[in-house]
Amino acid sequence: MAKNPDRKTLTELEGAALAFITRRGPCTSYAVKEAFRTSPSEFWSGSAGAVYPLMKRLEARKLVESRADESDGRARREFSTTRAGREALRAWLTDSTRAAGLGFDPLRTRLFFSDLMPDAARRRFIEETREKMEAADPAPPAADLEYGEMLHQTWTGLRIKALKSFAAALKK
Amino acid sequence: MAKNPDRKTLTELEGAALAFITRRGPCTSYAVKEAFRTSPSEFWSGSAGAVYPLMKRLEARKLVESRADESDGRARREFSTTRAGREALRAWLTDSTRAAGLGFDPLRTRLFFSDLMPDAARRRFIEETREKMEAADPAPPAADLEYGEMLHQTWTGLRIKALKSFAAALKK
DNA sequence: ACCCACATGTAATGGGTTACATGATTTA
DNA sequence: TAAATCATGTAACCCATTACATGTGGGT
Repeated sequence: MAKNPDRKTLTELEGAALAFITRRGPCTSYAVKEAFRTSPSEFWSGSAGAVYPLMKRLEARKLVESRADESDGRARREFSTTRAGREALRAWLTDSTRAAGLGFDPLRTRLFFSDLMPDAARRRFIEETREKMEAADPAPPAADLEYGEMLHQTWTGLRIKALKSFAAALKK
Repeated sequence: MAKNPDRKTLTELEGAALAFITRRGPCTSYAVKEAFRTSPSEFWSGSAGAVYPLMKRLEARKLVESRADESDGRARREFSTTRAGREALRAWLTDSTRAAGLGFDPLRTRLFFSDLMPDAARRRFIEETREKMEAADPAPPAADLEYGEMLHQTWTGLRIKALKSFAAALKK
């Protein structure tokens, strides 16, 4: 049971979970967990200890409702979005103030302090990071990309450009 | 006292604090806290409840050392980086694996789920977010920018471009 | 005199992580 | 039949947030 069912806003994790369920339709906590776990971002760990209590909190706040389904022997519980949940999701999704923030970026943090490295180490760091970024992006620049793929490509590409741009500015 | 003085790696907050002290020279927890609090990123809240215990943890791990300074009546404690601290900082700063990750980005998350908004709402959201991003970046594109300013400009600029690029790709 | 900046800390709370525990079904 | 996947959950731990509590020094 959520200790604070009166909270108005959704956290990023709560919002993303609610959005996932809304898109996917009735599904289990397990499905939500797996979706987070297989996400390309290291910040969506998808641990059971986060997701199962989270779904209970959402239900306590009446943003989702669940029904048990034991038709196939397995103990399943499927969650679906309520009307209040759709309204909460709308508010979360369109929160442009949060969206306009800088976010949390380990690369930016390191570049900010990169003057503490010797020059050679800094160049090596930038080079290594660029290589790993490019290696982590296996998708070819095809025309018929999926929605999520497209977003991922856009973001990764721009991050690589930002890194290069910063490196270039240093040389001036 | 840190319960786990054996941990090898530094969290982002720990690394950033250590980097700050190393750059700035001997300073108080208060100075570290203020530096975080006035940072442009919403994820560095700079709360006392985070920073004071953090400094104790770093000291327990011998990455910083402190000496009391009550010369001016005020109870001050100044921390400085140890040799072990400089080594830990080097390892943290040059961690290209962490740096190459996508980071945590409320804008990316919302765009990923933005197909759940009606088309008009999505356009409005993108427009509002762009406006807020541009408004939050008061610095003129001068030539003699400070180091941190330059990085901030680079990042903000690229995020605005990413948003525009995504919006353009949607229209196709 | 009053307020703001400097300075240190703690208590309650919330919530995410890792690791553990259990069991059914599907696939190789 | 063994392993992977589906499925649910809990316990211990770590740590950040908010809010509170306390006090000094300097400027108006």
